[in-house]
Amino acid sequence: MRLSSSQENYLKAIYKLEVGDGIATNQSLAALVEATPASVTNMLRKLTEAGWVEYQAYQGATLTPSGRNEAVTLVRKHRLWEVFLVEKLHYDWDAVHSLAEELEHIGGEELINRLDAFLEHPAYDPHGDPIPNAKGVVRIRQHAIAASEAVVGDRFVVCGVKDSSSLFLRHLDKLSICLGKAYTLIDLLEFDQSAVWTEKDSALTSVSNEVAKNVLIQLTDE
Amino acid sequence: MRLSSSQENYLKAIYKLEVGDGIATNQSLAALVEATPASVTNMLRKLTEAGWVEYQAYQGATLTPSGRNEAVTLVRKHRLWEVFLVEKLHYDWDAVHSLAEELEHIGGEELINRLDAFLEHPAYDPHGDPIPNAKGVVRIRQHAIAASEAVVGDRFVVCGVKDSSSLFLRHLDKLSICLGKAYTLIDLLEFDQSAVWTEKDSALTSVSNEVAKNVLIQLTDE
DNA sequence: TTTGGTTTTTAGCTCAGGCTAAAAATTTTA
DNA sequence: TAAAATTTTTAGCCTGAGCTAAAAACCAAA
Repeated sequence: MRLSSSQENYLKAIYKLEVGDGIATNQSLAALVEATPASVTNMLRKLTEAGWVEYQAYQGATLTPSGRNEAVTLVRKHRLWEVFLVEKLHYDWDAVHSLAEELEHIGGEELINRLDAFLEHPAYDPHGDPIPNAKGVVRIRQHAIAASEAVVGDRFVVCGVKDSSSLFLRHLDKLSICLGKAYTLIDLLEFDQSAVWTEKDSALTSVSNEVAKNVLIQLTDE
Repeated sequence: MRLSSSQENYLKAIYKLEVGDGIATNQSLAALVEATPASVTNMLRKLTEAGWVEYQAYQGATLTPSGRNEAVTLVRKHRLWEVFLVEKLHYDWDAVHSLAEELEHIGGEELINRLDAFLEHPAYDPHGDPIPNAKGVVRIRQHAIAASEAVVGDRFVVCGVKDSSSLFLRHLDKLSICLGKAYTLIDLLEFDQSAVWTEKDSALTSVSNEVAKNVLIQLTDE
């Protein structure tokens, strides 16, 4: 049985919650899919009947294996389309989310595997999030920590973001922080916990703690 | 006001009929959008109210300028996605129609213009149909005639098809007829009106009249 | 011009997926 | 543990887009 776009969005939302906090309550789902809790109850009943979701009244929802499979495929589709939009169509990284959200509902395995091959099997999307492979295996990003965890003297490479809202991404653009760039943390200002990063021992970037908390880095050898 | 996928399909169908036979009757529309005439009546009323269509009961439908604009954009989107699927994702030309039908409803001008640029502004889709430009101008295919019009001795290049059903396209594949190939018509068999084509004065292809009627060609200099 | 056939419209129904408002269940707090 | 607050569910309604069956309009031929 084929899922509607709307149903797919619910599966994706449950998946996100499972991966994150753990529990997909009715209300958190409502927020994610932008509907009322009443509508969520309704949809969860249908998805349960169809075998995508395990759900008992007042108990929250979990995905069945096939539901999880479906959700991972959606994440895969979403992230591959984002790569396409940024790499091939030269969209800014803050502008691709909503388009990918539309594209992810198109076609099936065939299309997405061809897209994957065309893009040469990218491992990460433009925000540094890992792209599940064709078998649904999500490669975990190794050793990634928030930039706010770094201490003076650390060398690191920016490898992702926790917040991929347009607002935050455009802010990073203004600081010319982007994925793959290498920095050394040369100072941590006690007053407001802001950090000073150097790039190639020359350009300085001043990073507020609020920003650092949402930037993911990998420490590199001294 | 944004159009739904369904509404877009109606506009495209009316456009097709206008370009072809001329008159978009309720019944012919029903066939094209795969709905009943009753549903068509219903939708035409809505599209008329919204200013996309001119329509009076029992009189058939015509597009308003903005409706036509919308329809041409859809054709553009459809054909550009077909080019993408064939050129970049290496789909066979007989397998792209239904995917393009889904993709054509995604995003707006921005996306399609970027796709157009990425594909380097192709003039024709994989079936040889012309792709309207960003201003909605449809470049007419010059001098194209049906292959069944050719006479013995004519040299020509295959430039399009009238029938782009999977069945027909796969049949052409079997005859290894594809767009851009040059032939000379060396014989016309009176018995069943089938034709014999040579390619580069060596390989022979036998083409039934039924096929020839659906292959578009351009005559070339002797 | 009247009769019959075709096409279109109307009327009323269905289904998916939303919504609100109120009721019920659960959890928290006093 | 009882009251208050929160969350979830139920009930009933709406909209878009389709459907069928029957009525109405139109066209054509006798």
